[in-house]
Amino acid sequence: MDRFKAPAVISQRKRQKGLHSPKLSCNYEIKFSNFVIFIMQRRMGMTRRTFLMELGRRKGFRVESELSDSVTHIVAENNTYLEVLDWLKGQAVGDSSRFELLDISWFTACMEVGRPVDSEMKYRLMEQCQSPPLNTPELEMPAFIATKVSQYSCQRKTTLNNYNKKFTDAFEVMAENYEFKENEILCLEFLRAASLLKSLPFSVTRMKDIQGLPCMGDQVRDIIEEIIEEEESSRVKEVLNDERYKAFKQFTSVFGVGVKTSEKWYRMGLRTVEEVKADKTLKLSKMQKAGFLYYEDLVSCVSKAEADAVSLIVKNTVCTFLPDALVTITGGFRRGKNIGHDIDFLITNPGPREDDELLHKVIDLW
DNA sequence: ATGCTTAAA
DNA sequence: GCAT
DNA sequence: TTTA
Ligand SMILES: [Mg+2]
Repeated sequence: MDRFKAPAVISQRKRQKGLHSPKLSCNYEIKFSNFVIFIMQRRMGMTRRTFLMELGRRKGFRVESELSDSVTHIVAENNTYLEVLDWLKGQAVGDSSRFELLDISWFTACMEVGRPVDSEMKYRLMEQCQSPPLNTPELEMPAFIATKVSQYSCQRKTTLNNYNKKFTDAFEVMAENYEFKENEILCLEFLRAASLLKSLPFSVTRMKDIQGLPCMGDQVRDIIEEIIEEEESSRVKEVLNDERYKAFKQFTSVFGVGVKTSEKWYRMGLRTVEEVKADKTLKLSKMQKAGFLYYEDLVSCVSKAEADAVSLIVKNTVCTFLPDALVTITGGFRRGKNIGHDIDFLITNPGPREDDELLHKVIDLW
C-alpha cells in the first residue's frame, strides 16, 4: 500500500478559477454521427481540451473522451504528423492509419460554422510539409540532433516511447552490476548512457547515430556496436550469468534490501530469496518485512485504470482533512503513460500551512 | 584536478 | 569515465 | 542503510 508518493505538499495561495469538475457529458443531440472525434491533450492541456470537447458536443458533434476503435477523427494542436503517430503507438489501439489526423484549425473552423467543414484536405496532418527543417536530408538528422542533446537529464525531454530498449536494458544491467560491486562511478556512467538513449526520438541503428552524443564512452560504444551487429552483447551476457549478480538481483528486488544487506547475505552463502525466507535466524527490518509480505504486489506494474482508481481514493481521503486541497496526478501517468511502477501525486493546499502530518493521517485512515 | 542529486525515514 |  |  506504499504505492504512491507525493513529491511535494505546496502552499497554494492562488485558488485556480474555472476548474470545476467537468460536467459529466450532459447528453447533447448528435447531429453528425459519421464523425467520431477524439481531441488529443498533448501540448493542449486538460482545461483547454475539456472546454473544446464540451463546445464540440454542444454543437452536435460526437466527441469521445477516450481513444477507442470507434474514433474516426483525431484532432491535435501544435503536434506534427509524426508526433501524433508516435503518441498513438503508445496507446492501446490497433491500426493507427485508419484515423484522419487533423489540426485544431479544422475543429475550430467546424465550431465557427456549426457543422463539419468538408475541405479536410486543408487541415490534414501529413508526413510532408510538416516540421520546420523542411529539406533536411534524413541522413543528417541524427547529426543535427547530436548538437542539441544536453549532457544533463533535466535539460532533456522525457519521452513516452523508448526506441532503444535493447541498448538501455543492456546498460541498466551493466549499471546494476557495478552498483552491486559498489563501483558508483561506472554505475553512473552506464545509467547516464541509458538515460540519454531513452531520450532519443529515434532508434539507433548505426554507430553514426550516436556520433557526438554526450555520455557515450568507449565501454558504452563497444556494447552498442556488439548489439547492432549481433543483437546481443557478450559482456552483458557474462553479467547475466554471473552468480553474484543473479543473487544480488534477487535480494535487492525485495523492498528494504539494498547492496549492503545483499552483500551480507551473499557472504553468508545465501543465493536466492527462497533461501533467505527459509532462514529464520535473520533479523529483518520493518521495511524488509513489508517487502516480503507484499512482494508480488510490489513487483507488479500499475495500470492507468488502477492509477485513476487510486487517485479517487487519495482525493477523497485528503479532502476529509483539507477540503480545499488540490490533488493532481503527476509523473508518468500525467505524461500519458498507460503503465507504471508507481503513482505520483502533487498535493497543494491554499492559504497558510495546515497540512501537518497530512500523509500520515491519510495513510492511517486508509 | 575535481565532482558526480538530494532529502527523508 | 566524462565533462569542465 | 534504504528509498524515492
Ligand atoms: Mg512515476
